[in-house]
Amino acid sequence: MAADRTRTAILTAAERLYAERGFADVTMRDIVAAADVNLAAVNYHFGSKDELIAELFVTRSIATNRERLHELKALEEAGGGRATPHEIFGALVGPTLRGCLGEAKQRSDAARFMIRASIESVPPIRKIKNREVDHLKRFGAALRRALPDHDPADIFWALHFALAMAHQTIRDTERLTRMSDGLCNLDDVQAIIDRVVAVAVTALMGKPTKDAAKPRSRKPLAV
Amino acid sequence: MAADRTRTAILTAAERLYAERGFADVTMRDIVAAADVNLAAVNYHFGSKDELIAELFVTRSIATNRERLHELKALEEAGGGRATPHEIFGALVGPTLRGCLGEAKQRSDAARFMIRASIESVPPIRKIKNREVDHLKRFGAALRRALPDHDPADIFWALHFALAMAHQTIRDTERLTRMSDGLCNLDDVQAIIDRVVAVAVTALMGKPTKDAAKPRSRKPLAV
DNA sequence: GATAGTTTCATACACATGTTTGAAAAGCAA
DNA sequence: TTGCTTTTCAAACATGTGTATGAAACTATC
Repeated sequence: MAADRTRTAILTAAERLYAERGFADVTMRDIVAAADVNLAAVNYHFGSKDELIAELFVTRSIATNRERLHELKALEEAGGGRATPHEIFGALVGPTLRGCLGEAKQRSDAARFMIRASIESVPPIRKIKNREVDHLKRFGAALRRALPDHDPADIFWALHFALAMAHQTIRDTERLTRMSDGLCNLDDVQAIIDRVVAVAVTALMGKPTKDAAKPRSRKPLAV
Repeated sequence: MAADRTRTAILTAAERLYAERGFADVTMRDIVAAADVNLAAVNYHFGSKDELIAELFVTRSIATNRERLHELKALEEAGGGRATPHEIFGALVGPTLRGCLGEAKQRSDAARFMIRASIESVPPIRKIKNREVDHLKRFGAALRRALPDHDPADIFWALHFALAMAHQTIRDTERLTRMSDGLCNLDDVQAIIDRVVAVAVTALMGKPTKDAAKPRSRKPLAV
């Protein structure tokens, strides 16, 4: 039926616009114009703007999680039930980084939409987001299997930092480029993934060289 | 004159509200109610809402940068013109982390406002932000003095990652707490600063242990 | 091809937001 | 005080937004 075409057109257009311009700057009139459907169609098919956003988010959230877990699982099976930390972090940040920074044919509105969703904390999404925590716990569990002797807190901090680095790299490519006067190459996505993963792994495995890393004094300056 | 009192009341109230609830959720009516002034006062004293935000941001931006540079300078002088990487990263992320996560008496609306400003990219701020890049370059320069043999690109990546970790820790304390079932302690700010700094330094100095960090295969899975 | 259910459409509604207005009040110099 | 400027105030205005309405067009089943 033609109704599905309208529904799909709305979803596609909304996802693209939200990915490009963020939630705050996109109105329903923008969406229906891009989808070439009538204004009332959104409320007819989704009930409200918030429900449209929620549906987009839920769908993509499930897909992203599945993608990451699928990659993790495959790696664990290939490794006899255990993946290396490097692989685990790679499965966590790889899909999103590729989806946001990869070459045009890899890049997806879906990945960029999810980044927007995690940046701009809009009400309908905030309520759903709790699910993500359970998902991350799976990666925490994988790492604990890989590193049974490590302090669990360190593992979670490393996970947290890995996501932070990936996330920020996506959000603010421009600042990094300008800060480094173009020295930091953002075109080679796999290199970025490797770098993020390497830091996360190092944070967990390695210790800083004693002389260079030890501060002369730990007391913060008065300010 | 009493006009200054009104102006100040608006600035104070606006900063606090924006820090607490973000730009999107705070209206001019919220601000004037909190400041206990008339609605028209904002336009009278600042011209427009955007100009109010811009003034807040410019003021705080200068103050934050001065604070960080002051700390960096003091450390460089104490070290005979050169600070250690640990100290440099500490000067970069310390003030903000303390201002956002420290105990109540340390915590400042200013720091939290600045975090909001860097999260929610609202038009009046976007235009001003370029300045921050120059500021970060100073830290890049300090690190290059401290590590003259390092690849500059690595230095900028480390700076980028340090900010990312600090930033994300402030933004999303809740997820980390829940993900780790409370294992990650967010009350000890100095410990957090040390951890972020340690990872940044390690990323720059140390190399991961060969066996644990090397992936079995670098090729990403098909998805 | 008639009919009932579904979908589309133009339009209007209700509401919140930033801004403006013009008069009243306050402050201040002579 | 007088006269002028600065500041405050209540109210209105203009606009953009999500949503609702009721009629028209369409689709499918008999």
